[in-house]
Amino acid sequence: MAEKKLLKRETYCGAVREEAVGRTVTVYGWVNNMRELGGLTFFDLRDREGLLQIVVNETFSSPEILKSIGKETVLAVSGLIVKRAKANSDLPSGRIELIASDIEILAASEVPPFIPENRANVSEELRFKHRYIDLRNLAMQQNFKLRSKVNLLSRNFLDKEGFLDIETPMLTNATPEGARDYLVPSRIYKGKMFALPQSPQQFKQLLMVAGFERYFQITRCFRDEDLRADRQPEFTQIDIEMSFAEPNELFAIVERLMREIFALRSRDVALPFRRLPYREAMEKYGSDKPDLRIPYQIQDFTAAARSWNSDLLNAALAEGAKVKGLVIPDAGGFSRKQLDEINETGKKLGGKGVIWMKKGDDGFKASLKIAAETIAAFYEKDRIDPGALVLLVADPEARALFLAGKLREHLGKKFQDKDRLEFLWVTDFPLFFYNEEEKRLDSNHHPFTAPSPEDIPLLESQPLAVKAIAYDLVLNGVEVGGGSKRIHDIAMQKKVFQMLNLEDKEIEDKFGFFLNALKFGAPPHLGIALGFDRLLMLLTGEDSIREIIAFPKTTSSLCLLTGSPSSVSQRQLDELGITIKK
RNA sequence: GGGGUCGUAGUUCAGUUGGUUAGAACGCAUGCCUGUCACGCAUGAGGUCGCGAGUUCGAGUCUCGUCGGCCCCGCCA
Repeated sequence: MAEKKLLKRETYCGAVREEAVGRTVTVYGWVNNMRELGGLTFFDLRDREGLLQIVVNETFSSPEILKSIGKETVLAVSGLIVKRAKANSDLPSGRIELIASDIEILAASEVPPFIPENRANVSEELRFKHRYIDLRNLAMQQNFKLRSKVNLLSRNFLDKEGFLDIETPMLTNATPEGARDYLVPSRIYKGKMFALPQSPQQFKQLLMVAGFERYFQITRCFRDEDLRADRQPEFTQIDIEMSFAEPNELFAIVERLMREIFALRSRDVALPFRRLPYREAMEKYGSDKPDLRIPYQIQDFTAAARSWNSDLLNAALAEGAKVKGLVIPDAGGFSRKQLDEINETGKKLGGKGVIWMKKGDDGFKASLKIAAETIAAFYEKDRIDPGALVLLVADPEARALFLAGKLREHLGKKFQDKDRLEFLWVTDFPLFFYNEEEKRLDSNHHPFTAPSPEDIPLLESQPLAVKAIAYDLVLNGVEVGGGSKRIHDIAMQKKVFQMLNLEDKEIEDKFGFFLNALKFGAPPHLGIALGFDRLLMLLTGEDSIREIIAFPKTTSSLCLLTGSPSSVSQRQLDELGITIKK
């Protein structure tokens, strides 16, 4: 093919404004939409900065070229910028247009399966298969421009705060605790495996032992677990660790970082963030990541329920159930169908059922046999607005709080204003929880988390009562970060490993190097990991993390674009000494 | 691992109780059209009803299985 001399690009389509009127410019871009009116043709040329209307009229020398131009054709166009007779207010460049004098086709395009403009009306499946087209959408381009800016801003911010960006290995060891690992077989040592990091946890602690004092990394982490709207098997964290500091200092740094990040979208972030101990979060919201935009909390109606004379409730109470409730403003008018649906939701989550109370046209009533006067008296005494709906669950405390919390979120969706930012530190997590399946203690955060000093005496006697110096950062009901003060004392670290029922040999094998490091002057240190993708999701107002990841996986961990994961050749398997079980 | 929901033209969808030739809109092709910006008008092409089995005289429709998208529970230190 004969190489034609390229027209030289001078500006972005989306950047041309009225100042350019009278000048001849050259732009490159994709054909967004064509409108042919016989002897006169309009099309919008699109590049990453936006659209510019191109006019091809009778002055254009070779109109036959239009025959080969369609949606998504890549063009170089040069011509005179003129003011439009009638402006298009929908377009930032709508007051001007380009009268084409020269058009060069840089790349043809088959008829695309969808057009970028239309992403909202196309299935996610199709968008994934042709992600390169989907990403041409200007809103997507905005998302990734913002992602780039947040990345850079975070680096600059942390640099100014004295943090050093240090890379850590991607090929490391599998860990006995935590999520499933992605394994990478070693060719040289057949049968042995690397694992991709679930987080750089141990390395960043070693960097503290190494004396760097302040470390950060914006890095990929891998966890082989099932997906959600806000979870991908590989995701990016802003990983931070610092020595000789207390949580308050770290909180202040993270809070200022958040303020700067959200300022990129002109959103004010009020400092400092609220703090809520874990126990209180569970009691009031039934969640360790409550969405504070929802204007009601969980209330305890156990005492009140004793006087309601309900056989069903009395039986539950006799077995030690707690009655937890939600008072939902202005929901008294919910239909029977809606209430049934709420009940179904509760049952699907493992509850016995959801009891409701409300004031109908013919007085107070409930889904249980409770006298109208009794309900009226309850509304009166607890100063519940008669227009409010009361929902109740009667279950063992932990389950009741869980159910009430889920119902609170379920019914609170309409309050989830994306323009409101409710940041929250959840603190004082328990150090351990009891793993029913394994019949042993598990770390709540991870095994390197330091216990609260005042609870250390309880380690042996009441391990489940021991609080950790651990904290989560929550924004609008999404966990956007989590961290802790770390154990830097070898005796304590050994103790915690033992309490987790790890065998001495396993401790030595998996964590020997780490315990060794603690022998040689490990400074007190703490850190946090911020979910970069989730932050971007909230910052852009998207409902899924997939909208801010260029090449995401589906909910079943497939990449529809590349078809990964995929089979490998027998030769590759042989080299690794791997046999696939059928 | 479990629950829910969806899968029909390139795309988004409709398709009655199982019944003759599976429709619409957009897109696409061709023609007309000099101020459109969701251009308009006319004509036309375009279907493995996700895949496989079963029930039936007959399946887009019913049953079972399977694959895939999305949401949720478990899981995610």
